[in-house]
Amino acid sequence: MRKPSIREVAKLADVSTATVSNVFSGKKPVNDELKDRVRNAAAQLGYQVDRAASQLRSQRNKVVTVLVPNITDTFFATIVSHLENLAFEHGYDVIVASSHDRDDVEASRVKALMSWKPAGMIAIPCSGQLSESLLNLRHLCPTVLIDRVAVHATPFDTVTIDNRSAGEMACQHLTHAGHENILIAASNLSFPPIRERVEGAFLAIEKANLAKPDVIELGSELEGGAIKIADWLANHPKPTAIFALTNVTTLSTLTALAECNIKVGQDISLVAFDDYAWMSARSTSLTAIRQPVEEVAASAWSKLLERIDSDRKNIDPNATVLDATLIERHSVKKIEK
Amino acid sequence: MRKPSIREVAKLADVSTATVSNVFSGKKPVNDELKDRVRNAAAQLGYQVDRAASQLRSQRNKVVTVLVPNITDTFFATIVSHLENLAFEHGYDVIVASSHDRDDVEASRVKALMSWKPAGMIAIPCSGQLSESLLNLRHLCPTVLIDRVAVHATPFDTVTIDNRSAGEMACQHLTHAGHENILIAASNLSFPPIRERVEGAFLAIEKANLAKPDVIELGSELEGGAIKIADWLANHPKPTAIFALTNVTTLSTLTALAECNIKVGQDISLVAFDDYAWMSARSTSLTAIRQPVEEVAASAWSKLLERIDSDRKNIDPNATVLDATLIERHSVKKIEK
DNA sequence: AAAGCACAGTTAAACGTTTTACAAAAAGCT
DNA sequence: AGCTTTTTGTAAAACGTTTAACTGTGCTTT
Repeated sequence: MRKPSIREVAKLADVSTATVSNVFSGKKPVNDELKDRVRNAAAQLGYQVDRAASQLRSQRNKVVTVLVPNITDTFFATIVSHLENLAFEHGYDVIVASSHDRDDVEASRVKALMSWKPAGMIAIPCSGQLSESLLNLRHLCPTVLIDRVAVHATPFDTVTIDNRSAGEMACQHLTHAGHENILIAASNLSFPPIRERVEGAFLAIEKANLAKPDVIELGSELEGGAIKIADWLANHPKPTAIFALTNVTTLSTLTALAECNIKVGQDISLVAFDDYAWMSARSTSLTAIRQPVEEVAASAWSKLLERIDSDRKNIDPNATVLDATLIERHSVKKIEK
Repeated sequence: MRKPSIREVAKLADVSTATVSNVFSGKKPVNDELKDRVRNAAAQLGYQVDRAASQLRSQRNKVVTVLVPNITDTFFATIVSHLENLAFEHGYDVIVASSHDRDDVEASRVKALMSWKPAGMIAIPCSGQLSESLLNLRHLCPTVLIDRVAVHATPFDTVTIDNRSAGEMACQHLTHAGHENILIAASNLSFPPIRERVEGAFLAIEKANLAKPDVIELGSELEGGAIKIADWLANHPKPTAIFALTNVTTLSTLTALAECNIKVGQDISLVAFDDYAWMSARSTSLTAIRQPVEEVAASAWSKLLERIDSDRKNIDPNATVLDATLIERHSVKKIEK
């Protein structure tokens, strides 16, 4: 049982196919009575515009593609979810792909996404320095980059948070509470946001006239990270506080601390990154840096729409930087001198 | 700068467009030398098959749509991630949408997804009884339902876990540890899996010759659930154990317990549902029921592929039921008589 | 009242593929 | 060699839209 085409709707409503098309696209005005006739006919037949045909003819596609490192990470999933809503409100559909933090997969996914000929693309690069395939996009489709971007080095619009300030704020919170021996748990120093958070942290520590803290790189995998930090803890004097730079490193850290039977908020202080439900559903809830995820998504979306709708495509790339906030809870203990 | 079409490739390789098409689709054999000529020409021009045109003509679409209640829930995100990989391996692309647990959104998303004319669809319904729009799919495209399904009442292929056994296993674990006063924290009893888990729990308790336990319904919202359970705890004698039926109810429960300063694993025992990283990244890690997420995705995918490829579309709907496992950790305390 | 002009609708030509029907050449059989 | 069959390629007709170009019709404007 084939789907009805525009022709059958036209015949039933006794108008031309062009009129039916206009009723649905709104490209040209149509008399109200005719409009009704067309709508009724369409409803009666269960007609839906065929995307493929429409796209083929018009060379336009109300689709935006989104590329994230890993949809399994709640941070990215939340962004995707917001983008999905925004897109839907504006009549766009979204196609998502994950690069799984691998350059080769990223390249292949970018290719697959581009085969949809999307109106635009929002991407979170998997590595700090943009891969060839991402750089190419600059010629192919309006693109906005989020999060893992070195803001000044890219030819794209970007939306990031002020990671340096975030890092500084977190560490300042710790130094003000009297902590002098802080461990920084990073995921991957090759990611620009991570590097910036570290820089911010160093800044705060410098301001407090303390020695440069240790930084350990835990990677993006939870289990591996937990092993690394447990290992580190076993071979170094215990710091009084840890600053975890991502939600995954936070989990790795907590796992390791639990194993070593070190109590958060008592034996050791902790500032986490990202703010998730599980961070507060604990006997000692976690003080954390909250990223304005919704604003990031909203800003990326509006930038992209602007690029898509603007005729002056070659306007200079524009960077938006949003502020993170510190949510104070109970995982940071004041140290009396 | 327009993209090159098949015609230009054909001209450059000095063959017909049909041959170019055959080279890329593999539908008909092509002489090796010609194949090379075509490939080279295509590479030289940067040619890529146009999806829209291809789909329009062939009426086939290597696309599978996935509908989940909420991509933000790691459980669903994980399923999506696995499906994405499987699809990609088989040359399919995936389009994801979230229903946000609302029937009206579900209907609109189903419609949007169907407008892609996908080869198949994998859906996690948002409510226990299938909405009209989902039921309609039975006539429109091969569909596999996951998770929130009453297995015997649907005209679709399904993949679920044995929720009854899971519930029984969890509660048996508690009764065997000597617990006699168990509280069951459900999300929404109208969801079939939740109801089945409760039934299973009752069964275990019956076998242990205990009185029927209390069941409270916390809803799908974390904060509201936390208030409800805190309220309940304030007005009832404290149970010795809680069985939380979803990851969200687990979070609500933990939040309430933290507020009331009741220590998990010490003052009260807890069995959680779903197995997430944050459940083990605690000083007293949570004993939990683990759903075989990857197997669920794999099974759903293979069922769908079978439907898509099979000519006998009207074969009876087929239900797969997988087993959950109990991961024993440290949140359940033995009670000495 | 003629000329000009919006306005609303129609006709028919694209858009870039796949595929059917056909042709020519090669191969297999008596 | 003459016949059928198989193989490999081509020409041209779809697929279901959108849209450029066109046709009336009624309304200003002079």
